[in-house]
This record gives sequence, C-alpha cells and structure tokens, in this order.
Amino acid sequence: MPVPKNFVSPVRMSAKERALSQLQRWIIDGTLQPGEKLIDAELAESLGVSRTPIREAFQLLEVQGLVTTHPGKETKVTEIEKDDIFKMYSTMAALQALAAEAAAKVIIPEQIEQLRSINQEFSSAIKSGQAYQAMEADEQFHNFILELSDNPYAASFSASLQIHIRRFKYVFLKQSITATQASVDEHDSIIAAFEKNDSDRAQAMMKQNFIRPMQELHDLL
Amino acid sequence: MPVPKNFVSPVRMSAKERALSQLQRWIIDGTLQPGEKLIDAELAESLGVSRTPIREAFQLLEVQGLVTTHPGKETKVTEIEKDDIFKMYSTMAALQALAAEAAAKVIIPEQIEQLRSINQEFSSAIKSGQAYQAMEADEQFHNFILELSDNPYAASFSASLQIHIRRFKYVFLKQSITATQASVDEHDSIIAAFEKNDSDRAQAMMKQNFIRPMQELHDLL
DNA sequence: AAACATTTGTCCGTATGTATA
DNA sequence: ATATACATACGGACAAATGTT
Repeated sequence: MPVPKNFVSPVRMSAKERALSQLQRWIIDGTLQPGEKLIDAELAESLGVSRTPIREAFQLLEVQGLVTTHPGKETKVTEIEKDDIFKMYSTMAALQALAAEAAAKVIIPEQIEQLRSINQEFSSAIKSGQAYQAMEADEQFHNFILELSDNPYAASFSASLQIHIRRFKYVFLKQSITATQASVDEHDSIIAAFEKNDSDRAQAMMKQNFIRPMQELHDLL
Repeated sequence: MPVPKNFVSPVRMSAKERALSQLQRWIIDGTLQPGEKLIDAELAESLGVSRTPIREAFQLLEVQGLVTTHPGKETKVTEIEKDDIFKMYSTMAALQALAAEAAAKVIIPEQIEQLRSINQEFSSAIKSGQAYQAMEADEQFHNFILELSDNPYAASFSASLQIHIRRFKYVFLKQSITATQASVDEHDSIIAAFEKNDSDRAQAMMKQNFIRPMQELHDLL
C-alpha cells in the first residue's frame, strides 16, 4: 500500500517541546506580557505536564532571550522597548546580507523560480491586506535564502532574531500590516542579482531590505 | 572590618552551571571528541551530581550546537569538519563588522586607549610565542568592541561562535599559534578608524581581520 | 518476532535559598 | 532580627522509547 511519503511529520513532540513552543507563542503574541512573572508550577498545571519540562523550556527560553531568570529568585518574561528594533534589525540585516552573498554564488534557476513564486504570494498578501500571511511569506523568502547559503550558524541566529522581531511587531504594532510594496520590489532586486550571480548587489539589496523598514518602524513609534 | 570590594565574584554556581562549563571545556579541548556518545548517568556520576543538571546542560549545549540530540535515542558531541571554518569565520566577520560600525560612532578616547593597551598585550604574546595568551587577548579586543556596540544579540551570537572557533582550533591545530603580526596591524587600523569615528573603515578592517585568517587557516589544512 | 537491555523522558518529593512580614 | 512563605534547584524513581539479540 502506497503510503504518502511526505505526510505532515509524525511529530511525537515531547512534553518539553510542546511546553517550549506554547510558551514561545504566548510570549510572542503578548499573552504573557513583558515583565510578567512566570511560575513553573502554575504553567505546569495549565499545560498538563509536570514542572520538569517547564523548567527545561525556561532554560531554552532564557538562552533565546525571551525570559530572564534571577537564579533562586524568579523568572520573568524579558522586557522589550522600542529602541530594541535597531539592534534586532541591524543584526538581522548583517546575517541576511551574508546569506544572500553566499546564496548568489550557488543558486540555480529552479530555485530562483521558487523565490519568484514566494514573492508573488508575498505581494498578493499585501495587496489583499492579509498581514499575517504577508509576514509568513516574507519569512519564507528569507529562510529559503538562508537554506541556500548553507550556513547553520547564520540560520540559527536568524531564527532566533525572527522570533524577537515577531514579538516586537505583536507588542508594539498589534498585528497592523508592516510590509509594503517597497519590500516586494527589493525582493525582486535580490532575485535579479541572483540571476546574474552578483553577490555584491544581492548583499547590498538584502541589507536595504532590512534597514529601510527598520527606520520606517522607528519613525512610526 | 574592611572587606575587599572586588573579591573574585562570590559565584555560587549552580550544579547546572558547573556541569555546563565543564562539558564545554571538555568538548572544546577535545577531551570529549566529535561524535562521541554522551550518557547523562555516566557524566552525572563523574561530576558528582544527579542527572537533572546534566540533562539541563545538554539542552543548552544543543542550542549552542556543541551536542546533537536524537530524541529518545542518544546524544552525541557534534561532528566538526575543516570546511566549517568558512561558515564560522564569515558569520563572525559579519557580526564583528556590525559591532565595529556601531562602536565607531560612540567610542570615547579613554576606551580607545584601553583597546590600544589590549592590542599591546596581544602583540607581546605573539612575539613571545604564547599561543593561549594571544588568543585570549585577541578575544578580549573583540569582546570589548562588542560591549561598546551595545548590541546584546550580536554579543550573544558572537560568544557562541567564539566557542566553536576555539574548538575548531583545538581539534585541528592542537594549540599551535594562529595569530600573526598581520592581526596586530589590522587591530591598529581599526583603532585608527575609531579615532576618526570612521565607521565605514572600521567595519571594513574588522571584516578583513577575520577573512584573512580564515583563508590562511584553510590553506594550511 | 518478541523479550531484553540501554538510554532518554517525566514526575514528584525534598532541600535550599530569597524576599516579605 | 527572626520567622514564614514561596519559588527555584536538585535528586532519585519510574515510564517510555529505541535498538538488539
């Protein structure tokens, strides 16, 4: 019997992983607010697990910078302020520019076509005012390039930053749309640079793709 | 009774922290070799703690990329190969270049003097063939600039990469000296750029300070 | 194919430490 | 200043999962 090869991952998530991703979601979307105190026993009950997986999730969240633990004292959701946007975006810009530079040297036509397709969805989402879908498509575009760059360090750091940026948007912008047509055009420029294997230009355009919204966001707040 | 103000940090390290730093050391210096299987119960006994802090340390090491966990199966020390040097150094270069760019805009004369002093020690260590001291001074130089840049994301990512780079040097170079006079000169150029608050040049020189040894190392292996 | 051995995953009790009254 | 409450840190037992004989 032909079993579907790519079924939706039989993810037997451990309790720790479930706790982690749930807590991440709650912190990102503001259910758990900045500065809020977290008590493991309480969360353990509401997630239906024991305190151990919660504690383990706390440790990972601390490394990610989403919670801050004062050992033996308390653990709270990390505070966030609007000036942090500079630090997050400029760091992200540096990593993504690096990825674009590397990707430009190895990308093949089929992959360029995939990027085009993703950017098309991104554009559609913006035009129809679907903020969440637009954000997802944008992330997909950048993550695809990161994969091409074949740099696990940059990919890991970028993933971490992506979470912080998402949280920033939720906390300060409450879901309002942030992506604009300018972003779509910049993506097109990056794709064009990829076609010519022009790593310098790909790198420069990628940087702008983060620097511009960074300034727009800061002006807005 | 006058108690010394700056005593050596009353670090009440938790068992988890002790386990973590010990395991880090063992992985970096090759005591625990790439691909080696780690069993928490065993390490728990040899470190004189229970499995819990060992397990917690494992999780953090996994995020750092020093160990790889196959859930429910095993956890091993992450493999490493010589081509990884490109990925580590190019990523580090991007982060440090960003830090230098930011630092150039806010650095004050006193801090420039401190950098000069650190670079002096770096130079001395190289001339007297003290490989470890040279590496430490070099790291101190870069970490100081990271602090100035006031970017916790870049600082955190850089710290993580520093560990991987250290491990790479231990595994492939066995303590032989890697720093050269060229590095000292590049540091001087960075300092000179700082004096003029020339963030572009600081950024460019910082990048070269990582790209050059990256290629030298790769040619060597 | 099934039972076994090994290792990871989870639970919960207890100790330790910190802050508040 | 002492006691008390509360949250974290750790330990050890048990359960689940995987690979093997």
